[in-house]
Amino acid sequence: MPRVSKAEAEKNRAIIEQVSSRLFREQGFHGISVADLMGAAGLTHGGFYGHFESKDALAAIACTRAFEESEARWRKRVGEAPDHATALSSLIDGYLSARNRNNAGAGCPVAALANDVARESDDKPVRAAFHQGLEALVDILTDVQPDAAADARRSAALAQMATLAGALILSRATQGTPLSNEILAATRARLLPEG
Amino acid sequence: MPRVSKAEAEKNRAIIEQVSSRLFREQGFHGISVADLMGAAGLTHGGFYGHFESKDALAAIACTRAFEESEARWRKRVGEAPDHATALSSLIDGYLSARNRNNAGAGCPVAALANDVARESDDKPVRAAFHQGLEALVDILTDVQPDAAADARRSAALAQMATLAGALILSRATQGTPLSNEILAATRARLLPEG
DNA sequence: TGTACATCAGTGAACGCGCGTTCACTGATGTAC
DNA sequence: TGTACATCAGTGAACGCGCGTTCACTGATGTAC
Repeated sequence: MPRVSKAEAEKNRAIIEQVSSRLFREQGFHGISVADLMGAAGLTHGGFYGHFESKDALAAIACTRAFEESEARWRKRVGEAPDHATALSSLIDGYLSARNRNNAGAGCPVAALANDVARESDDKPVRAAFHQGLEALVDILTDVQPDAAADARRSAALAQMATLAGALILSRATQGTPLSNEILAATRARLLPEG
Repeated sequence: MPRVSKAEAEKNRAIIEQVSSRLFREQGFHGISVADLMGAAGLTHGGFYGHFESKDALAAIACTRAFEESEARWRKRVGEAPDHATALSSLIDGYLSARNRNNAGAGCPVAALANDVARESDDKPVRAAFHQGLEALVDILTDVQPDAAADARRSAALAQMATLAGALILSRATQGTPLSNEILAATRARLLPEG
């Protein structure tokens, strides 16, 4: 069983990262153990430190992966829209959906990880990963704002990002009650007054 | 040392609740241990189960306490304002301040606990406590909305609550970077276009 | 191309530690007379 | 009011358990000839 080929080892590493990216978003950095992450990747826990320096290091990598995933999805949506206004509506509609709320592991790391990241100390690598990922998503939102001065577009994008993440977090915290859907609908109405 | 008077035992219980309300907001429900909570209250861990059924039960109580504290602070602000518009501005300004961002333990439980609550299973008592507290804060926000139909005011309040909590959470996750202040300022500008 | 051997990816037991919870115990409090 | 005693708030050792991390080991992979 042991000593797998270099290609397979590389694949195993990718699987660990992918699985961790999902499970960290679902359960938090401290809500899932190294042994469980490895188990979900189909491996035993001992091999973990052959791939990663520490659990904290993997957290940063998994966070970056999650942002890359979101970024790609956002860019795809924007690319498929005929204009900026449609792109923005499409991003907002996708974000504030019950589907997104119910599947935190596949969703936006801003909503899934912000609270966890806020509690990590400044020297933890995941903080830098989160910051960089957040800037990338905000940049996409800035690009699809209505015409205005650059700083006004960025400011609008920042406030929208906060609103989107906040609404998703609150709807998850109240999942199973009518309030949960109410929050999504009210926020959609606020951000898309025309639709 | 042991067998303290009934009055003192009551006081000790209140101290445990108060200290837990702060420390849970700062570090999360799973970020602080029963022994540390009791230590912060000046007691040893063994006496915990004389006061509370379980750590989960205390979490719900501490969550309710935190909401009561916020609710009282909000109501005080509203009471001191000459009109609804001023009250709303005052709430938003207080919420989106660096002071509030830097002191999660004394701040809004919506921003501090939403992610934790979202990950608790449905049967955990803290979920009901959070839901009830959130409704109470939303009710206050609804009361100070500009004149409109009741459902429009509630909808606006829900979206504002999501925006406020989201902005605070994101500014905490990026604390120490310029982005953190930028988020607060941009969200303030969005919610208070006149100021 | 075939053989001998060094490498090293993955295994699973073990490390020290902290967790939530339980419990026998202590001795001041509170009560019955 | 004073005394005898039951109560019970708080202590600290102990419980079983899971955590992140380490390490001796295994045996297929990859390489040197």
